[in-house]
Amino acid sequence: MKTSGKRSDIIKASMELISEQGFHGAPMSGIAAKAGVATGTIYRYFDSRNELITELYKEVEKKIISVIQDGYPVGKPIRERFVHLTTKLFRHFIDCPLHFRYLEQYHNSPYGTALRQDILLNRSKKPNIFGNLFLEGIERKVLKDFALPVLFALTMGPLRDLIRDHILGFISLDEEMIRQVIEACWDSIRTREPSGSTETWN
Amino acid sequence: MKTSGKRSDIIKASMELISEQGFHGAPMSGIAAKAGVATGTIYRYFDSRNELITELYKEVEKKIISVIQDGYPVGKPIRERFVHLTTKLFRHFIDCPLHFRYLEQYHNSPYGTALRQDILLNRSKKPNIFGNLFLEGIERKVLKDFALPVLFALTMGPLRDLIRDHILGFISLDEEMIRQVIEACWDSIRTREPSGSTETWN
Amino acid sequence: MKTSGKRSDIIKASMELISEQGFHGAPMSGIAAKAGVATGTIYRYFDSRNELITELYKEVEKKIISVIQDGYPVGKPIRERFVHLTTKLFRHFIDCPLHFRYLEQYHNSPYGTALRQDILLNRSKKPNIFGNLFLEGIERKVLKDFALPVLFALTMGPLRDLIRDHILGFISLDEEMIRQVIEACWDSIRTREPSGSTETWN
Amino acid sequence: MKTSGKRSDIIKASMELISEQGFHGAPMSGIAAKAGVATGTIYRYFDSRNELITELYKEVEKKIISVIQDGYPVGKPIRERFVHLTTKLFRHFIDCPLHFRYLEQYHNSPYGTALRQDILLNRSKKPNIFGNLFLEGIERKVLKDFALPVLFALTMGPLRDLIRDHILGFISLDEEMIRQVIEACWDSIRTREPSGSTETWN
DNA sequence: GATGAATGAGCGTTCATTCAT
DNA sequence: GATGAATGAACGCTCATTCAT
Repeated sequence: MKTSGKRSDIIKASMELISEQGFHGAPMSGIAAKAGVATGTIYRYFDSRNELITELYKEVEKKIISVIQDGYPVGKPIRERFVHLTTKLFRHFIDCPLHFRYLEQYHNSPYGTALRQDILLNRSKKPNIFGNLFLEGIERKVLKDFALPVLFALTMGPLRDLIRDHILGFISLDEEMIRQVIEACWDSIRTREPSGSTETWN
Repeated sequence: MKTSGKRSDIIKASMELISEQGFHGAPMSGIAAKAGVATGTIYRYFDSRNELITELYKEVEKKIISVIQDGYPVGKPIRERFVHLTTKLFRHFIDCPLHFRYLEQYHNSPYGTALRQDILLNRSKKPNIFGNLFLEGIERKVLKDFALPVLFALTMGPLRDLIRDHILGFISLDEEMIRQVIEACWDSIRTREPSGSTETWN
Repeated sequence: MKTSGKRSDIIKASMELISEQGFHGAPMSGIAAKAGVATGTIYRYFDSRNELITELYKEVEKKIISVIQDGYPVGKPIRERFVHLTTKLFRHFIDCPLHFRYLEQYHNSPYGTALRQDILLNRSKKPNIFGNLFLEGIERKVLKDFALPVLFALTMGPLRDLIRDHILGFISLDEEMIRQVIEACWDSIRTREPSGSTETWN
Repeated sequence: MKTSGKRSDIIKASMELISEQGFHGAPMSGIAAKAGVATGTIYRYFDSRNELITELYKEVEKKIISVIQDGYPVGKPIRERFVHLTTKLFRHFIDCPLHFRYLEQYHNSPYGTALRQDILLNRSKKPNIFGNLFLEGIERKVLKDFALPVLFALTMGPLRDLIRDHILGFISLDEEMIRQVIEACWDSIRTREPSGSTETWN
């Protein structure tokens, strides 16, 4: 393994504890105990609690980006690409519920605030695969001419709620349900096709 | 007034502090200071911090229910009732951003967890105006035959994201945008009408 | 008593512990234990350890100023005033060895550094009874025309060493010894009188 | 070189760090980093932090003794020897401000306490060049018949204060000022000569 | 009822010291 | 010899809760 075993033990323990108990159910001492190390050891790998939390976030985010980029059908119709991205996201979070719950914790915390400030002030210059897709869709008149945050909300909002319900056991997201939900989201953002057209064109 | 003036001072101060600073930016001493009472006084009205937080939640929830019930067009088409509910919700949260932010804090906290456990174990027996509407819609084939959590997600997910973006200043939700978004959500949950039909039938 | 009993208990415990064991022999928990209060209680009276330490310093300094000003023979010869100030200082520190040791601790610590920076940058605008006396003495040619820090050193340096030796038990400073030492210091700073003169003129 | 290169690297790094930042600005890890060795390595050369600090003290002290003994005018008048010793001391500390600051740190710390206990209990049997000079001076009636600590105080007290002021930048100790100060100290400890005598006799 | 001083467990963090490599 | 990762006790500080007034 490239990274130290202890470092990843700490990452793992943090992820589990924070995801399951929230930030304040995950004191450094608890993380250390769960990781099987001494408290002080954490500080060999992370400058502070803050940094540990940020690092965790970065790992989660990086993984997401890599997952949705994997097999991305460049050059194919907007709709196909949309289905790819959303399907991958669904599956990823179903496979890694801790990642999902961690993000939820993170975004609703002082940590997430700084992040949003950056986005708001346009300091964040990350390539945005979803955003680009939406912009292209609008231009080609495949998607409704909505502000980007609206298109995001119509897509990510349902996705998030459903993953949460799935993780909580309210529903069970199987392949068919995922397909239907994605179809429904598509319905909410696509333009009404002129008579006779089919959306598979795009 | 039925409730003591102090009690509502405490409620108000808690709401503001927690909404704006999060749970851990709202110590009992801070709430007391903001409410203009002694810390000990809070414990006359609430058994514990936990209870105060839960009480706050109930107040917020009660207000929401009253808002969406106000003027509810009983007996009118599903679609009209859907538009009523969602529009009211949008406006309510835009008018009361603290309520919205409080809910976000609450749901992502150990407090929210207990609540969800209750729902999961079916201990919660609240009248569910949205749920009933959805069930009726499904029965009449106006809405897609999805599990309720899916219909909730397709509606509430975008709503929540957009309110948040609005409060954060990412977008500005005006009446027209609200209308369009609700229309889009409706597109995602309604059945594809047979040719010639109009959705206003329902 | 005007000040809270607890506050002065904490002051007293801090003074004793810090004087006798140094700053790092006086953790907040130790001070609390010695004062007979809980750790958290200290923070009701002092914002931080830093502030407690600074406050202690101010108390010690204030007492010194009041002691040397008490009975100060304004308008009398330089020498008489010099003897007054130094004698009072000797007696004060002999009576309050904790004050003396506290000052020693304080001046040799990061806390003392800021203080000296202030003095260096002339931010400190305290009335300086010793400094004024020296300036007057130089002007009247009673004292050697030395820079003020030199006159201070020739006076305070021996004084400090002797008090320390006394407290440590190396010597026993009685009235006669104090008188002689002050005389010796005077010898080091006064001008050589012209033949026939006596220093008591000044 | 007799001592290992690493050992002296550690000594040097400790001296710099402790002198400039005080004991608690000089953790073992910081010393190791500055010395370019691993933390564990320090423990090959010194049993503990305590021992390192004591060792440093001994080195500083040894150097001082060697400096003041160098060129000591044995057999010359008391006054000449006194001037030699004090002048050397002034110059030494001006040249090696780190040594001076280290001593200040050391004496005002728990470490210095043990040392003074030793002296008090007469466990220390070091040859004392200053003490011997003073004793001889008293015997020959050149110096006032004061207890040794008093003569020390009258000499070392001003010296210490002035070196500190010089290092802090309050004054600038040039040769002329040093000469004058030493003269002033001499005035404070010498006997009043009988008429017609000159102090150069002694 | 209302107060706010007092409590002390618990937090994030540091660092002298040890020891397997 | 030398390394530096690991340890865990101890630190300064916070805050939900209690209770004498």
